[in-house]
Amino acid sequence: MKELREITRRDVDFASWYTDVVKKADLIDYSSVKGSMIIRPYGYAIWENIQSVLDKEFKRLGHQNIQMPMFIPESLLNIEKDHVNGFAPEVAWVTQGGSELLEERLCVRPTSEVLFCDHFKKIMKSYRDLPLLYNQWCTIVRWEKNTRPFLRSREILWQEGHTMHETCEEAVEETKKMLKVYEDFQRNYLALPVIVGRKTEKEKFAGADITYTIEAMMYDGVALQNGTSHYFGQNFAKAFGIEFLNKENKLENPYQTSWGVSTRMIGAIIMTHSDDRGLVLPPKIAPIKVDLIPIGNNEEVFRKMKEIQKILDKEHITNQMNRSDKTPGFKFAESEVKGYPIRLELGLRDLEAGTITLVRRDTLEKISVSLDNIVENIRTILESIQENLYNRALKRRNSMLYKADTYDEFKSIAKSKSGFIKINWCGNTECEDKIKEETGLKSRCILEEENPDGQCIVCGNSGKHKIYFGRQY
RNA sequence: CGAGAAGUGGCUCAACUUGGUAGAGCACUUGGUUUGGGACCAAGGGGUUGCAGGUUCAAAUCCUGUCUUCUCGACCA
Repeated sequence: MKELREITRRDVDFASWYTDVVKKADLIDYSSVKGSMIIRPYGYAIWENIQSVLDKEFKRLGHQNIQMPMFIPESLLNIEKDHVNGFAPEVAWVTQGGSELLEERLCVRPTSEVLFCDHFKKIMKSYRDLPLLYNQWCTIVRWEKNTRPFLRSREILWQEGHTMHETCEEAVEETKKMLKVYEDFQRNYLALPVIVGRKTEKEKFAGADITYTIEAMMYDGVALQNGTSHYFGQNFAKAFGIEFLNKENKLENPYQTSWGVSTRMIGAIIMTHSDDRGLVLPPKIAPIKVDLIPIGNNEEVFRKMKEIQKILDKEHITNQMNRSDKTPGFKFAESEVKGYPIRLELGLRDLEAGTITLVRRDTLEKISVSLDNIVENIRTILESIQENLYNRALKRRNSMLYKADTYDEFKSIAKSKSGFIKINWCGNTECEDKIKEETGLKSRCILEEENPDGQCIVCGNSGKHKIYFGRQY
């Protein structure tokens, strides 16, 4: 039935459109616990693709995977003051195990800095042990009030890197290096035109000296923080008493970093590329790149389709064949909802002409291509889709980047448009707070590559930074 | 956590106002006919109405609480 597949139009109600796409593409199912979703096989396959690319890159850069416990004793969480203050409001607690009431309650990790610190303290002796480069794939729990599939859940599936270094310079370099890994990945694989910068004092991670962020802009102009990389200096190391013997045989605190991305990126992909017909996936992370649809109940057609499938398999182009007795129209719609980058339709008509009908998901363009150089055609078009998705998103995002020279101008843009607004800012939290209070916009990121060219638009004092403000998910 | 909306087979909804223990379409199963944009015929299977309590001879329906989802705000990756 038509209505079953129907998706709320994106321009009518963006929020409903998003949940419709997520559900109809069969990426998730809700569970019986608020904010705790079931990631269905198709959704998980996207995550696995993301994971495998990043995991290889982490390892190439010398990181090792590790698995830390899920529980943190309260006393351990309390050691670094800023950290615990930042996370306390959203921590989930365990007070009882079986029939045993716990003497000390345990929190379910909201992030694992303190667990790593506790461990680092035990294993670190000398400068020869450094750097320690670890990464963990796991879930964490943060008790959010408002939840939405992928964008904000209480149980978060993610990756967190934790490293310790001999020098400040080396740790800062690591922080920036991993940020770059995220940036490149999001641009090149997820086709997201992201903005990279530094968080303000107010917005940085609890316990960090510097937080770098990847900010993506969704179709509706709202920001999604899509990855962070933190430099901790010696904050945790000092609080936890982590020391190593340096080359001069003196005890010293190491310098620390952490960095993470989550399944939120899947939400970003949807909110950036998908349309009224359903999911649109960048080919590079699409679990199935080619959907094969034989038309008509014809042995000759099936035979040819199987031949094509064999060729694709041999070339490692992931594909599936839909041989059910659904009508072709149904299969086309299904293929579009699922966001398979390319679908191939083969019927008697094509067979006689020695061609195959190729439809690309991003433009829904139908092309008749020769059966002879099918692999080459597919490869070219997959690349073209990947590129088109990025360019399309870039163009749209750029059309929603604004610049305000005065606070009045800022307020007027904030009221009438959605997107990011760039301003000169003095660096004081008071001005940031004022903007937040009066317009609802929060600082996105300080642009380190750009210099201010005027006074702070709020207080009129000399501008210290160029910074973006925007609404966020 | 504050304001609003909604929860009835897998999905979309009806029955609720005026209590009398559930009905349709789609989906699913089997058989057949079909197949170039969301097929058709026939025969089937599946729910005690989110959950808990209350009122009543009787509750999907009335009352209370609670949970979940969605929207908007405050909080946050």
